[in-house]
Amino acid sequence: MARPREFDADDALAAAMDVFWDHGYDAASLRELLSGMGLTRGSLYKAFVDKKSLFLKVLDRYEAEAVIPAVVVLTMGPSDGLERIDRVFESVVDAAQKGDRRGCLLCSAAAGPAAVDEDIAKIVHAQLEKMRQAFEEALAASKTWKAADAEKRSATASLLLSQYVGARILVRSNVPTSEIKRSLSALQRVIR
Amino acid sequence: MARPREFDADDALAAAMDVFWDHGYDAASLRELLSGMGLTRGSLYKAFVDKKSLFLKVLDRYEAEAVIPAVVVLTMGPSDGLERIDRVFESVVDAAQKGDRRGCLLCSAAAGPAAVDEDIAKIVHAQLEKMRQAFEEALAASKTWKAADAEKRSATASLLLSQYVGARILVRSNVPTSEIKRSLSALQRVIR
DNA sequence: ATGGTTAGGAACCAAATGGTACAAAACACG
DNA sequence: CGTGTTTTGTACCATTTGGTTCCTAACCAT
Repeated sequence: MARPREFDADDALAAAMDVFWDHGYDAASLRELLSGMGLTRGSLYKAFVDKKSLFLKVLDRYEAEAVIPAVVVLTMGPSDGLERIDRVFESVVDAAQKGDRRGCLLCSAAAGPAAVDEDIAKIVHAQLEKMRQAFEEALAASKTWKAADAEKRSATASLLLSQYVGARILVRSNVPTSEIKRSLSALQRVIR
Repeated sequence: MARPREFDADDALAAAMDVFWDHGYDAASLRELLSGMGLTRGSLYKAFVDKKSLFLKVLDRYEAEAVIPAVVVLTMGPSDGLERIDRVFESVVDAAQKGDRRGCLLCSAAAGPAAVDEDIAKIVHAQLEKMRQAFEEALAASKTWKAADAEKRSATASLLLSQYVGARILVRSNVPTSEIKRSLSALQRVIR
């Protein structure tokens, strides 16, 4: 056929994800992306069309890498749904405590480009909705919320989602981990 | 003495605030700021030093215009603290329902430049802390939380703060108002 | 080996970025 | 009426932005 790629597309996407994750969509410059991915312009544009398309693909990758695992914990974790929820929020605190201050690519996208770009917003909303549904399933698998009517459960799931977003934004803005931790302990208490 | 200013510094700051509020710190270009403020480069740089300094002053103005009023409601509103909290979150929903999708300048700053710039982070954290303290005072003025020990109240205040941030970020990302509303009704329920 | 096809890489691009220099203009005060 | 002082506006600046062009290199199938 023709000349084969010299790079692995998914490795490149992973590297791009790191750059976007660190800097955010707007602040991630093409140069940073290129050096991070180890590509030259030619290859980048041939393989990924342009910056925005690259970001959309990165968002898809983020879903697979970060969102789905959280969804899995929430839907197939410990038998008690509330404990699944604890797990997810604990992992947020753990990351912060280990010095990972990047927060959540999805949440940052929600705060940034999703407000301006429809295509990005669409993907962001879809992933947020997956998270919300997963929270809802976890609630449905808990003693406390099993009996509650669907509307209340769904509303509480929305609450958990915006709590998740808020916490990860605050982590990224370098609010002390201790405070994040305390807010999540309050969350645990309050939904039981 | 010398030639007097042809513009009112606070009006200009108000206009700058609007531009930053709409676009965010990074995405607000000097051009947009200039036309929004009705100034030319010379005046802008003479009066406000540079873009970042301007933003810092805008953040101060935002505190006076948006943060303090919320703090006032939380600390001096209705006699029942929980009702004060309701008021604050209701105003978030109201704004969204009226089509104001800009969210909260402070929250957007937390999600964006505060992660990168120390000076911005400092101001952002100070304002977030004011909000947190105000939430705490409101809790202290409620029947439900008056008796709780200080640590729990403080943790719950942190919870309310990150809930506030999360909700306003989601508003900005164009999540349907109905879902914001439901999450806040769940919040009301859960802290009572 | 060769021709068709695609990847890679460098040079290049216009536009936009935040910021500066400096002359002209407008005032206050003597 | 100057004169000193500050503001204004414009022209300009280097740098960076995302993106394109186009030539060469590398491969596969024949």
